[in-house]
Amino acid sequence: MRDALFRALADPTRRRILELLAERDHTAGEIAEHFPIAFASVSHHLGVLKGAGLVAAEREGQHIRYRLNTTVFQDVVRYLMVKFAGGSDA
Amino acid sequence: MRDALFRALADPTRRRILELLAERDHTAGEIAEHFPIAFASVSHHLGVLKGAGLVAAEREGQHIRYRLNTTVFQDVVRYLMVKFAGGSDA
DNA sequence: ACAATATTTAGATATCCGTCTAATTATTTT
DNA sequence: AAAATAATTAGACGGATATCTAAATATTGT
Repeated sequence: MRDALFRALADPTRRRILELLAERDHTAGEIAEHFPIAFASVSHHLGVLKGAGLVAAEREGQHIRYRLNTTVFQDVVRYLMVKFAGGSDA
Repeated sequence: MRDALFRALADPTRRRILELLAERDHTAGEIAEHFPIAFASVSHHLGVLKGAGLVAAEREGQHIRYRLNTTVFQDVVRYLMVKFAGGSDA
């Protein structure tokens, strides 16, 4: 569970996707346009991110809209802070 | 740089090593005793963690002592907070 | 119902990565 | 100096993973 999370964060393309989604929601196609790789490859990355719980997808007519799941980020931050920064905050 | 960082965090054995070092400093041998894998494999993991700046090593006679570099964790936390949790704290 | 558009899934391939054993380097002890 | 201990480095191997093209699925428009 935490494993899928950190593995998902390990790829730079996926982190870039997350940064895009942090600005605003995007459809799969919109996201793919930002990268020089094949559409199918981006779709794969989106699947990984979804599997890790970092993003959520919702069909919207012909498109599929992706949005960030900020809750999971808070979990990661909490884990890092508590375990390694020696803090109990956040 | 950030890439090496997240890649280093992606492996569960390495995260466990970091948790050990969060408790207290350890020598390479002490760390290795906690894992069922070969000594050389642990050494490899320590190299990855060091390459990512997450730990620092210092020779101490026959042993090599590893310690956590908490500064880098703060950087990770800050990145995650600022980019994805929408906060400017920490 | 058919064609067009959006996205995912399947299958293949090349590279990366974690692990192993064996060999090497560094330090201490006798 | 040689033997013992601690740790890393080298090289090999298998499994995971990022990418591709092609095919499949879902929705909309004509």
